[in-house]
Amino acid sequence: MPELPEVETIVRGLEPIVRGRRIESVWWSRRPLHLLRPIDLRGLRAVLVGRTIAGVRRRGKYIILESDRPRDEGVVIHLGMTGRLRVQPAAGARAPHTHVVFGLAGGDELRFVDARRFGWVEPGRPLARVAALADLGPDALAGFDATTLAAALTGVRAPIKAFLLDQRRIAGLGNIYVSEALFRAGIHPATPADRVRRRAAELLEAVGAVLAGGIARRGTTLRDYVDADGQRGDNAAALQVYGRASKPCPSCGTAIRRRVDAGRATFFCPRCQPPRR
DNA sequence: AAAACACCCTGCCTGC
DNA sequence: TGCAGGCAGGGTGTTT
Repeated sequence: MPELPEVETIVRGLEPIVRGRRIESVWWSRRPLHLLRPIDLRGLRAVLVGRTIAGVRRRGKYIILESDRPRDEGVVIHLGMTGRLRVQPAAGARAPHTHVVFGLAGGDELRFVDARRFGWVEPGRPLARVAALADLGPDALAGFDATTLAAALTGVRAPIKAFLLDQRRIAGLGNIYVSEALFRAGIHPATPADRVRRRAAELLEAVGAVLAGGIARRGTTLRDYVDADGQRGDNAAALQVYGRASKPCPSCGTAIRRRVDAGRATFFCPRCQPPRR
């Protein structure tokens, strides 16, 4: 579910609530989040219990809770498709599919809820050793300029859509914002990445614009996403092509098309995004 | 090297 | 109203 704008919105909402709070306990469900790889749940206790949250950061689609001592330790969280992260009073009932709970001093709980259990939590001792973070490419929001993006595109024959979704190449974009960025840049999703090299500046502008718009509207809620306060995002109404198959292109009126690449839906305007080989 | 595909889950929507 | 089938924004691992 959550891509960079959703994760950024959650981090901004979470940071003022949990910064400076001491973690007193860590609890996990009997069916924890270990679908993709085993999670070192006991390590979570070691790295957080008795410590204070020094800050909350985002890297790509990952959320990082930083411990106060030592500063380079903490917990890395990925929300998968349906993950939610919220702070709620410990006295209140836990939602179904609550899998990890951090008990905060003062009676609140930071709760990780994830129906599909595609999410992921890992202690970082230190954070630099967490492979998922180490493998990430530059951040989609601030990690590139036109020159470095052009260099990254050079020689890559994979479709530009696959390039933008590959977190090792550029971190933070998911299926929704990739469709939106390619539409804004006027680039057909099947175009080989290398062929977009000379349009790197336009592509970068488009990526930045759709991400900034998503953040300004506090994320895209199609179904599951809510921010740290439990509020839906407003960006769904601003989507130009995603989920709008057969509806008119907002720019030229041509029917938006849906195609499937590598098992994922892509939406584009065949006129504004003509194929190029 | 890279593309295609199956897979990990649950919930919701559609159509019969 | 019930049920089967399709679909979902992510990431990984295997096969071609």
